[in-house]
Amino acid sequence: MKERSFHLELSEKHYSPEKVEQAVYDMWLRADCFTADVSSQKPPYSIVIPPPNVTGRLHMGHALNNTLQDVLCRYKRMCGFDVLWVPGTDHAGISTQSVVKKHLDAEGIDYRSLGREQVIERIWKWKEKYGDQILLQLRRLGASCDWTRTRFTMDDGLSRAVRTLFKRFYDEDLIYRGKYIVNWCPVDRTALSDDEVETKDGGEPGHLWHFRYPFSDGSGYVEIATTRPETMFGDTAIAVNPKDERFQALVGRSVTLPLVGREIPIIADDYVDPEFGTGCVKITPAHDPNDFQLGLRHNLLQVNVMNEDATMNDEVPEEFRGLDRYVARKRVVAAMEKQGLLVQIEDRNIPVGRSYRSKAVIEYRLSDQWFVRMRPLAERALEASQAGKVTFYPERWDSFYQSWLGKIRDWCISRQIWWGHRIPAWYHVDTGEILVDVETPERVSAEPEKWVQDEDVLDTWFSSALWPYSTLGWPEETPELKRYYPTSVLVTAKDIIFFWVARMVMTGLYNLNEVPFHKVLINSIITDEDGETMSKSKGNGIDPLHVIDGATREDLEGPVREARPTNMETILKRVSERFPDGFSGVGADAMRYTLLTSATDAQQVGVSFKRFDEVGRPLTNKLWNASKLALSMLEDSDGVSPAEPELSDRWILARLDLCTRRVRDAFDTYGIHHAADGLYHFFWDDICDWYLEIAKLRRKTGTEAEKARIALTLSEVFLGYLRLLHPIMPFITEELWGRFFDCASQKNLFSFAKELKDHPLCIRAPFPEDQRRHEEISLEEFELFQDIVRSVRNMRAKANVSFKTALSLQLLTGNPEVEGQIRSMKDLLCQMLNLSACDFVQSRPEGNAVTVLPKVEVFANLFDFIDVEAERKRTEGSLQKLEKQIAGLEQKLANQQFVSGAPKSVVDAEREKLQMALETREKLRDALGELKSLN
RNA sequence: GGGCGUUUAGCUCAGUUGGUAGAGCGCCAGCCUUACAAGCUGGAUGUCAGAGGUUCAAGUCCUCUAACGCCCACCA
Repeated sequence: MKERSFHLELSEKHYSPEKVEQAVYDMWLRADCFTADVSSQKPPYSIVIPPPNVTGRLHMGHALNNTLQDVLCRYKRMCGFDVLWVPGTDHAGISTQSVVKKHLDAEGIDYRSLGREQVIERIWKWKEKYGDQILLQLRRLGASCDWTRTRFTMDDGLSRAVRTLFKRFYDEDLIYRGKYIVNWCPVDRTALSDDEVETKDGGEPGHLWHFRYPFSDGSGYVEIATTRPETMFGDTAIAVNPKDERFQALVGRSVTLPLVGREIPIIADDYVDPEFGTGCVKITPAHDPNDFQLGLRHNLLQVNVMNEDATMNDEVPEEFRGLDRYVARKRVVAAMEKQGLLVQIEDRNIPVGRSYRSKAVIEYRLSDQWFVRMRPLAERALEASQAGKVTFYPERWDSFYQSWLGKIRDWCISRQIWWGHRIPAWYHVDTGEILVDVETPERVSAEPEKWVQDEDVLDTWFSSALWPYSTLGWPEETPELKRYYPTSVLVTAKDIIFFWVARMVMTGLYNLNEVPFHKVLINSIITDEDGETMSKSKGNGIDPLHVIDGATREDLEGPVREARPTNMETILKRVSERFPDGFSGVGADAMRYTLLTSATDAQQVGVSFKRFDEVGRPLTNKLWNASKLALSMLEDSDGVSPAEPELSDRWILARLDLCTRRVRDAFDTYGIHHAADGLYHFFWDDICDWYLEIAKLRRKTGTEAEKARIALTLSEVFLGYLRLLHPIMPFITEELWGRFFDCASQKNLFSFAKELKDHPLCIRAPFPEDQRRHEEISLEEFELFQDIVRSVRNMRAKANVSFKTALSLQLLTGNPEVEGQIRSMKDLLCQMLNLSACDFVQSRPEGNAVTVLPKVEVFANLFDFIDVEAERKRTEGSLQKLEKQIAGLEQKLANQQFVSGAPKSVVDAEREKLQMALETREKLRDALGELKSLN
């Protein structure tokens, strides 16, 4: 398929991404650029996207994460791989259910009254309508996913995969059901795994209440301390440390639980810390995980005193029933005080667990849950990791991951919600027999009234754990599974290494005997410019679409107003000061470049609108303008056979090869910011500042053959550079590629690269190879030219003589080879520096401004304009610096240990340096002498 | 309590196997030089957090210390 439409006119002075990006992406889709070919002869390369929540909106973390994947995919595609990047979304159980619940609330409908079936139906409708939003947003980034293979964790195939694994686990006793104390979110009314609970460092302000519990025989009291008085109704023992001499006599006696009247024993257990509180602990097995374990050891009663919503249940005395846990807490304290059983209240920070989702303080609750036995699975994962089968980039995450695997605990996988994969277990209503199967068992279908299916659904991460192969068709043995599993690399964030990465490795090994990926690239966390993580509640998030498309001031203020942070007014003021007229969009290319160049190995990276504006935007604009110039030069070339390459041509092509090498190396080792950095400097410093400047001069005065030579070089440089840059900036490079390619074809400027085929760049242009031209030519020769140019510019600036005044230059070098080299650049020097003369001399001429370069002394007739005193000071300064260097070098070379200990090459290099420094010193002394003689 | 990260120019950060420090922004000076003023040219700027060690040689490797940040664990 061929397309020849360009989207931005060459007369445009500035690059306008909005006129290009959308159109280019549509072109890619029409040309079917991103669809993998399972029957291809090319080697496969595959990545599965970390599936965003269906409820999600694109944020900066996604932008970085997906840009990295896109860079790798585009790079590999250009390198000749059959690339499959699987996109998709996660059903995100609790999140999605609560989004839809909110909609229902708004309609005044209680979701419970609708019932399970209807709620699920509503959620599916919502999903069909809004669930693709985030995938559409990914296209704006340029993501080259294979959209024909978009998956959703609750698709039929993926759901079947989930049930299949559940059954396998169950049959092999890796899944079990048990009464257990779990983290319970009273808002979402569901169990949470340990990983879903977050605890603030240092705890939160609370109290430690000291109570007296009277001995049953009326002989006195035991004093206990608790942070949670409302749980005392569930106390079934008092525990002391067996070694604690104070209390040894108490063990075996009993106390009467106040307010309740139950008699409970005093027992001894090592768990109790004699130093803390009073040394006596009330034990509440149904409401504390430690107490639960202790209760099992001592066969204690488990008394649950709360309902699902953390109100007090009927186990408690009547006056407390139905009260919220915090109301109950106050009443309990008051009641204890009234009975004279309250001793004191200590203020103290206490650890408080909160749901990572609802932020509600979690409750510990005793209930029937399903668990995965993690140890055997983790052991295999750990072995694979230690054998180097899974390695992280940066590698520090290896040990982080391994240490977690080492201390893993069983995983509670049941969730008491409706949206998700329903647990494929059926219970017989009379016998309690349990059937687990992939599809509804026949015995259940035969006697439906005798069986009930488990009401719970699986933790969302259970289905995510299968993602790298369920998306490829597992448990069916599809061609895709065979070809693309294991995937090539996983790109994700460090905060889901446990939730997701580890579990994928475990189930992958279990189901397919092979890790799902050998490499895991952990990308940095994006923060705002103050280093704060971006979040809705802080209102400091930057919407990637605002960066791409631009935003009005109101758009920018929106998230802040919504979050209502305490310093809202300050932030709003800052917004209106910085962006009185809003933010003008920089396009996806500029955003991608900014993110990639910022995202180094550091754990976090700060971004801001300003940064996108200052880092990415200028580069796209410069690329646009340089391309315009280059294209006009290609147009100018007139079919004559080109002149032989001169120094500047050989130099820029050598630099292109060096850049190619660096970029390939960076992509291959996931050091993508190095690639971004190298591409920036090659383009700006080498192409724009030197080659194009030279080409402009040559165009003015050069012959037709010389112009043709420049066009040829430019054609190669740009057609190479655009390909190198494409993985990072796909849109603008695609747009320009078409223009350069067409132009080069017309002008027959392809002698260097027969392999270039056509548009679109993203699938038809191979990634450049390093042709090692840097090994064939001496880069130093051109650097000498650059040094001379800079030195003259510098002298001009010092003398405050404008470019318009022509200068006469005299050069002194004792080296005939150097003189020859400079002669060949002479006319270029004259043009570039506006010289009326450029001659060689045999001895230093008096009365000139001078710059001492290592290979040559440059004299310019600027003496009359020079501030002699300032020049003298400057020369003295450099001389001093040089003296210091010489002293250092001499000392080093006098050191016998250095001369014999260091490699010869290093010693020789130091000798050469010293030699050069000594020569330069002489020249500087001469120059200084002349300056001084004037005073 | 355990683990990890960071500390380099005014700011944000590079610095790839040890060989005397770099970029962008900002700042100062001069330029509308026919691709780009969203630009060009030139300039100033550092006890590489501190202390010790290994080495001929340390921003880089080792030990300790400090400040900041993150993660895990939790004594009721």
